Amino acid sequence: MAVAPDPVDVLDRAFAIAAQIGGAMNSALTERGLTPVRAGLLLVLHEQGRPVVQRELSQLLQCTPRYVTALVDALETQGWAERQPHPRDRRATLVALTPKGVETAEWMAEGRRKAAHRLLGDLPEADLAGFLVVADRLLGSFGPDEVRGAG
Amino acid sequence: MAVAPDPVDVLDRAFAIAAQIGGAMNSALTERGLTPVRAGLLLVLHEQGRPVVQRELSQLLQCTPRYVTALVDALETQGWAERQPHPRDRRATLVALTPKGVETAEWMAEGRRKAAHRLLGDLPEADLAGFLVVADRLLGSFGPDEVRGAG
DNA sequence: ATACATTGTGAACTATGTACATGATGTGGT
DNA sequence: ACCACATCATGTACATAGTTCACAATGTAT
Repeated sequence: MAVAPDPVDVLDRAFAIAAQIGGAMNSALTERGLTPVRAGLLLVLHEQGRPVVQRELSQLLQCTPRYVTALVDALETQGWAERQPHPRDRRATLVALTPKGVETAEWMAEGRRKAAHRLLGDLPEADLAGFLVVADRLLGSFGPDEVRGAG
Repeated sequence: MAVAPDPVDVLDRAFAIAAQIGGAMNSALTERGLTPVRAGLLLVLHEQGRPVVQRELSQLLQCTPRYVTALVDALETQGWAERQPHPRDRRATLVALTPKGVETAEWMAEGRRKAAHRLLGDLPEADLAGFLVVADRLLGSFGPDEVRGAG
């Protein structure tokens, strides 16, 4: 009796799930006084594990250098990150996480890990591996470095 | 030799794919002079297949009635939609697609269909059906009516 | 020393979306 | 018919996300 599923429906559901997860993450972030983009900046800084120059952040976040200035202003005002002078280039500014910023970034990474396991943890490994192969082919990438999650 | 795949990686890829598709759609829309939200309004009007009152649009688009006014202003100025007086309620305003709007909405629907088939067309039907079951359980919905795609 | 490139930021702008107030209209009770 | 109240669209004002352009300060190569 099963009618053939429409790929359009499948894609719609995929987007709906992404939107729902994004919304849940968004709520959790808002409770901590973070917006999604600022949270992204925190995560990037945490991934790098070192102070990063604003110019480089603009490339990592795929936004304009000007907007990085605004983001860092906000993060600095609220105590998640701080500016440091670059030791050898007086034009550049290094951005580093504060202890509070590190703690929040780790809380986010943990939340992401939990969500992934809750959603996908019961799937057979073969299916996950297969998805990764197809996904990377679709993305035209050959490693996790080119992939930046969940805008 | 295959190492166990990390569900976090899988979730990251899923978001990355969603972002990539969204970006591609966005570029295509920008070329036609549309923003994503305005395109969404066009699609909703096309799905309904009839003139719709602005109040109802605000519910369909999950935004405030005031913003619908602004969106319809934009769509009307650029010739995709037009306002019509409601035949029985002189407070209300009906919004209808122009021929240009219908054509663009069909172009978008066709693009979505093509993308879905390109991405998912070679998967076995059983996998697609299985995904739909899980997806609907995750979304807490029991039909396509509650699902609105890819904003 | 001169020419050019790069970094971060001020100023101004667009797009998205909100809250509040208001005028015009519909609706239900008496 | 009249009054109270709800509803529809919109003007005004505002907040956030993110952009372009201009510019001063600094680095770099000739």
